[in-house]
Amino acid sequence: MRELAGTFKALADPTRLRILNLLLRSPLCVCEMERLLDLPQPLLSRHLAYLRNYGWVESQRDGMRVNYQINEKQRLIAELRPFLLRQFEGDAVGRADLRALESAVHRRIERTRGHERDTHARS
Amino acid sequence: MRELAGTFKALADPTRLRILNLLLRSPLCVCEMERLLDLPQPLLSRHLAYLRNYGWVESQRDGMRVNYQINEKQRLIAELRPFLLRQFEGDAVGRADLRALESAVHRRIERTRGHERDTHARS
DNA sequence: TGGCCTTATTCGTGCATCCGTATATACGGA
DNA sequence: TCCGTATATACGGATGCACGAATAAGGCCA
Repeated sequence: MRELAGTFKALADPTRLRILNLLLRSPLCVCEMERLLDLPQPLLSRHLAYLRNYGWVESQRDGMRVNYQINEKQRLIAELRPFLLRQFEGDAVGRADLRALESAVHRRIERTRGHERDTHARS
Repeated sequence: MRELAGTFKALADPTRLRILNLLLRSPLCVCEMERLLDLPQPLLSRHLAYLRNYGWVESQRDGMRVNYQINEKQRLIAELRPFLLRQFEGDAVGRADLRALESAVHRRIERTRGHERDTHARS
């Protein structure tokens, strides 16, 4: 019971739900979430640490950045995923965050393409 | 998001989860839960008030007692119900509470039968 | 009305959480 | 090594929650 309650506690905060909404679609680093959600960086780092302690997300350093992603190994998360996706789709803030995420991903793809062109030109 | 977070907050406590585990099987009054869960009555009344405020349960007075039941009208509850039942079945405390509930329900049925016999005898 | 059973509420305390602000740490490049 | 970017952590205040203990309130019956 204690473990189950802990899992729900991790979900009992609007900021953490907004973070999870994004991460359920795409891994992200902190500075990307900072721009997408328009929230101060220490706030995000703290909530991400909270989510990591409760097993909801994993982090992996990549140079200066730290990428966060959903912890797919957690049983409870897998079971709740469809429910959460439904709820987020039914929420105005959730939908707005996802629109911001989509355009950011587009920009990232564009940048990557440009980068590849440059790389190929250089090589 | 705020509403969804509130729903999870109502679930973020072991005592409330134990209460819901029982109520998902059978409506109960406070004094029955008191015996089944072996918890002090004011503690239960407070958690039940919390659950009622968040829309998880309804209460109905019946003489001296107050019966509580799951609020079936809540959309989120209906969607989470199968998930919760699964989790409770996988929890040792949850299973023990259900065993206590079963024998209590049996006792209640026995009592009712006896009562009916008495009533018929009297009439 | 008085006593009893059942339920709700209040009070005080300790603890967890949330946040802004400031500071520390980690990393890459000049 | 010094600087800038990215991330994490520490500090302090405000708030909320969980709990035990005590008390209040609601309802039945004699």
